[in-house]
Amino acid sequence: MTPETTRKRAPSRRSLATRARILDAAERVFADKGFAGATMRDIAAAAGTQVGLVHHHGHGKEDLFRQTIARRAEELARRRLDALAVCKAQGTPTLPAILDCFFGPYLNLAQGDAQWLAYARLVAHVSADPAWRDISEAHFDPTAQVFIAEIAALYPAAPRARIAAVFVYSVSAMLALVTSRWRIDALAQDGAAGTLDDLVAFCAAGLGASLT
Amino acid sequence: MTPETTRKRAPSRRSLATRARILDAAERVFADKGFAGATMRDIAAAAGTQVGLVHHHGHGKEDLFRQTIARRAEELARRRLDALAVCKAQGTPTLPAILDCFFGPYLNLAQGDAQWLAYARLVAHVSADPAWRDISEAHFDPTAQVFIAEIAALYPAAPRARIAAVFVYSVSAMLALVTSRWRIDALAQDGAAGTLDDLVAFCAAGLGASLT
DNA sequence: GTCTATATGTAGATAGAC
DNA sequence: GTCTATCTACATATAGAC
Repeated sequence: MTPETTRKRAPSRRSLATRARILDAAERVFADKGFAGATMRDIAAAAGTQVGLVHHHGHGKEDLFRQTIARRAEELARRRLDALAVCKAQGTPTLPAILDCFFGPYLNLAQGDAQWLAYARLVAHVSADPAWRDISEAHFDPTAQVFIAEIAALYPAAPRARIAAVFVYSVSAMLALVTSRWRIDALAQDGAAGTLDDLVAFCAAGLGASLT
Repeated sequence: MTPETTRKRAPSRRSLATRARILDAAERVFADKGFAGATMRDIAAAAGTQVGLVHHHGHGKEDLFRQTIARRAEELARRRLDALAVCKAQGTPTLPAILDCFFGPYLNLAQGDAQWLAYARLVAHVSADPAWRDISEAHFDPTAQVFIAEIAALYPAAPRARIAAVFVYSVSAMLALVTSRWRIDALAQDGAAGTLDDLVAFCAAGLGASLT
């Protein structure tokens, strides 16, 4: 074990906690205000620390933003791919089952944990902004390609470009369920709406009709 | 005609052109960078004028933003409602026909004119951000309610909240077609995709399956 | 690692000459 | 209405004491 490794693996407990608090705060603030709208001071206040510390741990605003995305991206991708693997172990998965494997981890994590909900909204920001295209390509597109390939296997005659288009429609609906519940509620006027099952039914029918 | 009215109705030709240029520039810059990411200096540069003039005509950054939305909102709403009226004149409209009346004006205007395309992307920003909830309520929700009511008439047994949810999914897919073509292209790898007909087929099938 | 103080740039907004 | 110059506030970022 080299000295460098030792130093990296044994930071004080306090520093770990502070760094995590800063990343949590950044996640929430970036989710709320977007990258440009958020300030390092907002994040410092949300984390209960000083601005200098946010710079120190974040290595600048943009780097901090990328860290918040990267921190959870792998786990989300793994959960999606694990769910798909479980499905496939039971035979050829149906279209709704495939969509459920993609939507389910995202929505269930967002529903169960406030910090994951912030991350889910952050993902929506990145997905909508071509300025973060490289982040989408690095963290989200590989998993999306796996699911697109799975759908393509069910509809061998459908052109790849059309599958990609309707997949993006489906993803945007998934993101809307997390980011636009306020709008759904405003338009619904009464009663709750917007569930994973609703979304899967909507997208499965749409995809099926578009690809056959 | 009062003197005040006369003064308001007879500004110099130059001032009209400048004001329009500023609004056009604001539309493009806000669409590109969002509200927080855009600066008055960006807008002045895009308009080929001075920062002071942007403030003068825009009455502050937020007011300028609201003006860019308000300027075209009425025309977009009118085109949608006119299309729906034409449909209804020919008998009870089908679900795809209703969706086409809502999506068509938005997508066709965006496709035919660079300035309308900027507006379409601006609409996507507002629709995604609860901070602009009041703008959505003032400019977009009334038209949305008309179309939701039209869909509800086709599916009398479906709960209103569910119709609102799937309508928001559909709108988010429509917005994605304008804002996320880069993502569709990246995932498609080859060939073009994403047309109004695709979108209508996708959403009509999804809505139909969710509401019966 | 933590915190204070500060450097440096740039934001929105305004005043006043023309 | 137009344009120059400027005010004030706050942004990111860093330096240095502890």
